[in-house]
Amino acid sequence: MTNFAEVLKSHGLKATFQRMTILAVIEELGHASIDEIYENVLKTHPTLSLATVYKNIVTMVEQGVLVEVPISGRKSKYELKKHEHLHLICTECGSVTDRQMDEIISADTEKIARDSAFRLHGRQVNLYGVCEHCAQKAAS
Amino acid sequence: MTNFAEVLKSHGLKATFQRMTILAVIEELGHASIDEIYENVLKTHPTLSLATVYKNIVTMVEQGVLVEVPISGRKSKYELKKHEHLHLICTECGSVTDRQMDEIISADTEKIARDSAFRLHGRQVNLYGVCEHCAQKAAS
DNA sequence: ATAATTGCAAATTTTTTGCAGGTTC
DNA sequence: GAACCTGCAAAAAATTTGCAATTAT
Repeated sequence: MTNFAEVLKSHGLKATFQRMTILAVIEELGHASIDEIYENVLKTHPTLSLATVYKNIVTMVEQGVLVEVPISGRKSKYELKKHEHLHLICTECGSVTDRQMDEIISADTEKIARDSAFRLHGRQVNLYGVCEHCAQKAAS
Repeated sequence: MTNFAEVLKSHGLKATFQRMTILAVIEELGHASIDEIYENVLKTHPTLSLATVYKNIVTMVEQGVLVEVPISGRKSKYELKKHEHLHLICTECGSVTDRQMDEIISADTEKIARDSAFRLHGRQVNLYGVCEHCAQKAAS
C-alpha cells in the first residue's frame, strides 16, 4: 500500500482526502475509468463530487502521478504511474492486466524510432483479446 | 486510391456518397479525428451533417472498414483498416505516422499472450515522442 | 496567512437518437 | 420496392468552468 500523501507532495500537490481516496481506488482496481473511480470513491466518501474526480484526474495526469490508458471502443482508464509495462485488454469484460515489457520490445521500438529521427518519450503496447476467465465462460 | 464502393459493399454497407467522402478524407489524412473528418468533408460536401459522420464512423468501425486509434491526452483518430503496423505519435503536433510492425514484436507479444492464456486478437503499439518536424521547429 | 482545493450549479462540448424524406441495390 | 441511409433537431451523456466556502501547509 503506497504512501499517497508523499507521492502527491513530491509532485507539488496537496494531499487532500479526496485525492488519497481516488488514488486508493485506482490502486485497488489497478485500472479504472472515471465512472469506476467515482462509483468506488463514493463508498468511502459519499460527498466527493464528480467534478472533483475530473479535476483531480486532469491534474494528477499532468503532474505524472497517474497515466491515462486509452482503449479502443471504451472509455480511457487510469493507472498509477509505475515502471513500464504492457497491457492485456479483454474485449469481452474490459479488464486490463499488466505484463512486463521486455528488453526485446524496448530495443526494437527504440530502433524504429531512431530510424525515423523520432524522439521517443514513451511507449504504449496494448494487446487486445479474450482473457482466460472470459474464454472459460464462453466455452461452457 | 482505393475503390471505396467495393470496400463498403464487401462489408455489407451501401456505398453512399457520404461514406465515400468520409473514407476519401481519412485516406488523404492518413489518420483523423471526428472533427478533422467533419471539417474536411465539408469542403466537398457542405451539407453532410455531423450526425452522419458519427453514425458512419460507428458502423464502419463495427464492420471493420475503419480502425479506431485511441491516443493519450487527445481524441481518438480513425484510419482505414490495413495491414498491421505501429504508430509514431507526436505529442507536439498530434501527427500520427505508420511504421512497419516487425516480426520481433509480433513473436514476442504472441509469446506474452500465450503465457497468460490470453487469446490475442489484435495489437496496438504506439510510440509517443516528438517528430522530426517538431524537433526542428523547437531547435530554432 | 495564503494559496490551493472542494462542491455545487451552470455552461459547454461531445455523442446519440428519433423520425420523415431520400437513396441504394 | 424494400431496406437502408441521411439530415435535422432534440436529447442525452461527458467534461469543463466560475465562484464562494473550506482546507492543507
